[in-house]
Amino acid sequence: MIDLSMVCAQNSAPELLKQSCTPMPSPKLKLENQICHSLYSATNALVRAYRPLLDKLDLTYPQYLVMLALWESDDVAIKDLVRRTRFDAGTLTPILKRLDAKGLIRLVKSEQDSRQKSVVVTEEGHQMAQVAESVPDELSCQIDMTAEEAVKLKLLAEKLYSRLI
Amino acid sequence: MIDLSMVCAQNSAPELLKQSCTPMPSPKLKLENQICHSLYSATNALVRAYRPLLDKLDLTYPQYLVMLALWESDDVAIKDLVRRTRFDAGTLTPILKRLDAKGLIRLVKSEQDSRQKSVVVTEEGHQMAQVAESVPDELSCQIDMTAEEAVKLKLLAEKLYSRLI
DNA sequence: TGAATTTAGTTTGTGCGCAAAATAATGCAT
DNA sequence: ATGCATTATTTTGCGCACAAACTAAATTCA
Repeated sequence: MIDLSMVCAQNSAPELLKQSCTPMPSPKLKLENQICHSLYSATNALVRAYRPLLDKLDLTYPQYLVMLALWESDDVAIKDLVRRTRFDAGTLTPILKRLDAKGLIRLVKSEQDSRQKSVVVTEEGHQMAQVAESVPDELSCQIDMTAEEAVKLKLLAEKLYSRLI
Repeated sequence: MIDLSMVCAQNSAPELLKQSCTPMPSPKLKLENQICHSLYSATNALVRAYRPLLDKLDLTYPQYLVMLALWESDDVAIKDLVRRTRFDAGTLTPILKRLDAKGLIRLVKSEQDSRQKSVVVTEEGHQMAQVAESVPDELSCQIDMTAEEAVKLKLLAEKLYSRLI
């Protein structure tokens, strides 16, 4: 169990001379030592990078994630999508409403359990999958990481997520 | 230059039998192969995990990041904070307004360049740093990763960020 | 059966995140 | 000096993200 939120790494000592007027904060509170800041800004940058690619689908990144989940299997309850997309239910509701408004999905009341709604992809929604095929490749053109690095990053992010749920 | 947005890893073949009614999407579009989904949900979970810890400071996570930057050095122009926090200027403005309203900072008009404002931490704002000291440790208690894993994750996130700016 | 509990989903309110447009002061080049 | 581009910051509008409160249907169980 180590201090994940900060990684002192290598740069505490040489910094001591650079600071002038402000009282030196503990290295724990230094921004550049925060893993979370790196993750936070990388994730935001990633969503920003997706934007121009998703413009041709007229989808936001969260909407795209929901469509990815639905292209894998649709006609599922919202709680199932909550589980698979890892979105909050209160976040998902308005996203689904917008996808419905775009004509990509339909929200059908369940017969068996009338609390539930089933999310069904429309014909138009299914056709969008073909156009979406090119998105992953286009994105990866911007980022040249080795396959090992990419796998490692995903693995570590998953590990972090599993510790936080 | 590999396909970062997906990592097929190991799970494409055994999946073929599980899918039943829905047309099988290309592995590129499978949600579980998306690095970005892992990063996205991990980052959101991280911010969520910070929330109870930051409650005692009455700060949100973005506000906390700004205070971290300011504890390192204040009396700086907003553009400097934009650079260091990696926030959009349009995002930073209302955050600074709220920190000002809480009495943690003051926004002083610059003498030399009257377009600029200098962000100054108040006495109250400086005192908060002591309370904040415990936050990084409290968070890392929830996540047991080895030091190597933590360093690796930060490094890869930084690499990704640098490719996307 | 009826009351209490649980589950599925929506609503509300606050705070980002950011593109695009606006405002305003500075600097630069005639 | 006077345009004219540049820079610093704010505003606007839309879409999440999520806690908390709410509605309504199903389930449990006394």
